[in-house]
Amino acid sequence: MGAFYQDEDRHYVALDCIIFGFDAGELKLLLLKRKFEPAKGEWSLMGGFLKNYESLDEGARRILLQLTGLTNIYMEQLQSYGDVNRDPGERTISIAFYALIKVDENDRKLAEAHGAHWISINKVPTLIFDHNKMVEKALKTLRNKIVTKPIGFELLSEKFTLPQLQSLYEAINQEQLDKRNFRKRILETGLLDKMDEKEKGSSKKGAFYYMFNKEKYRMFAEMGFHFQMKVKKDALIKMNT
Amino acid sequence: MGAFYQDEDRHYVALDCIIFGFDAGELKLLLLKRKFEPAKGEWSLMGGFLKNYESLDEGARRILLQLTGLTNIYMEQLQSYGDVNRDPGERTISIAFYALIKVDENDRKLAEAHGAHWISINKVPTLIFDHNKMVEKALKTLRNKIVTKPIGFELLSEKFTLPQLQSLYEAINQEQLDKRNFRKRILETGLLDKMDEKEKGSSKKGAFYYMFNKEKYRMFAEMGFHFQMKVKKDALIKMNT
DNA sequence: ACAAAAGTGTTGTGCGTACACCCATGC
DNA sequence: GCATGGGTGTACGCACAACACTTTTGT
Repeated sequence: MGAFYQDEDRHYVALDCIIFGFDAGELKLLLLKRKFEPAKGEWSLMGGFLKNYESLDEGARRILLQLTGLTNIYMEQLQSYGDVNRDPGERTISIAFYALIKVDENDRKLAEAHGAHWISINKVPTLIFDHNKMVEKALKTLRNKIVTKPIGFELLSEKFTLPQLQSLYEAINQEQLDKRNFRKRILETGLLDKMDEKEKGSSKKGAFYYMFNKEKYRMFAEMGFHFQMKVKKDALIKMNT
Repeated sequence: MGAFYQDEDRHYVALDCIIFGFDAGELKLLLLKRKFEPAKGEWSLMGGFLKNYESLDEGARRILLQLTGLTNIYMEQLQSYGDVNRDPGERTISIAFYALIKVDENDRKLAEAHGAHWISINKVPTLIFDHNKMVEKALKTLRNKIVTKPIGFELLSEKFTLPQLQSLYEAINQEQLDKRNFRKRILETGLLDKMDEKEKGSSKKGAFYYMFNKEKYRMFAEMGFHFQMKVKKDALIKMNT
């Protein structure tokens, strides 16, 4: 350890988290009012500064923990943002992460104590700096990722019904899906275990609970098989004439 | 501008570039021997430190220019790496970029003057720090990206033949493709303009040159149509029994 | 004339899509 | 008994994969 690079510039590194949740049939973001200058009081992503003693992931998890009280959250690095003047205060690099949260299990009170609110993805206000750009990118990434990775379950409780799952896919992709085709496709993966129990909140008949079988998924993944839940047909470039 | 964040830590930010090229039917990387401590003399990606006055992209382009003499290179941000001890010298964040280069047009002498070498992707040596991890990730990302974005052309000269293009796809995906199906699929996009001229280096008959029509692609993209050149059939998780 | 690479069409089938009715239950 | 959401099967068409022979030309 030493002074190898002492002639080089050093930079503040912020970690900003785009936190997705799913509630009442809508995809939501956890946003808050910034509590310090500059831009105090404006809407913002949850963020903080990287410390010397922590890795990027550790830092992001620390920040998530502060806001939500949750550990063990699904989280991925999104992108780094480094325009020279992106932060009007001082030159700051931001490394953005996105996280998927089970809103039901979340301690809403803790979030609210931090001045955080769940806001529908369709009603995101103007955020500070380049945070709106980050949200856009995160949403795009989520939409792409959910096709090839079974991460939708991270947004639902451990037990969920197929109508709930379908409603999640519809909220993320902003389009209606055919019930029969959706069920067929998701069930033929063999990754969902049907429970005996029914959820009876939203219908008289009740819908059976299912659970995602992580073990099975890991097995298949190791064998080189991929999850796929394609939902909308891409409009492809084709000269048909 | 001021001292808003003065209690926070500041960090060295490195920019490391994974530079892909395509030559002699092989996908290659531009690698070099590190010229300063720590780890002087070991194989490494091209990198440098972010300056206060430049954005991340600008920094990455500056570094690419130094090594290759090229501007106007296709480049994308890959990922940031920030394990506390990833650099044994000092705590350094690295933001990795990958770039696609037309080797033919490149000034090889300049690259060699910097001690850089084109090395087949199948023969990448042990690199310093976490650079091998970066290469792995970049390769995966390239493989994914080339399916949905017409970026393969960035690795070929402006004029190229269909056998060359097919050979590129084969090199990236490490698998043989059917000539007829490949041609059919790539031509039916309507994005390739056939030239009158033939390339006669690698066969007696000669293969017609084509050019990628960027204008047409941009038009289609704006209209919401997507490029797709799927090449290998995914092994999907399915319970067939 | 022959070797070496370029170029060209057709057929079968598996997968995705479209679509309508019965079921269970609470009120 | 009726309203509400849950659950189920099939038929059609298209897009993808498999496959073999002819053409050109340099030597």
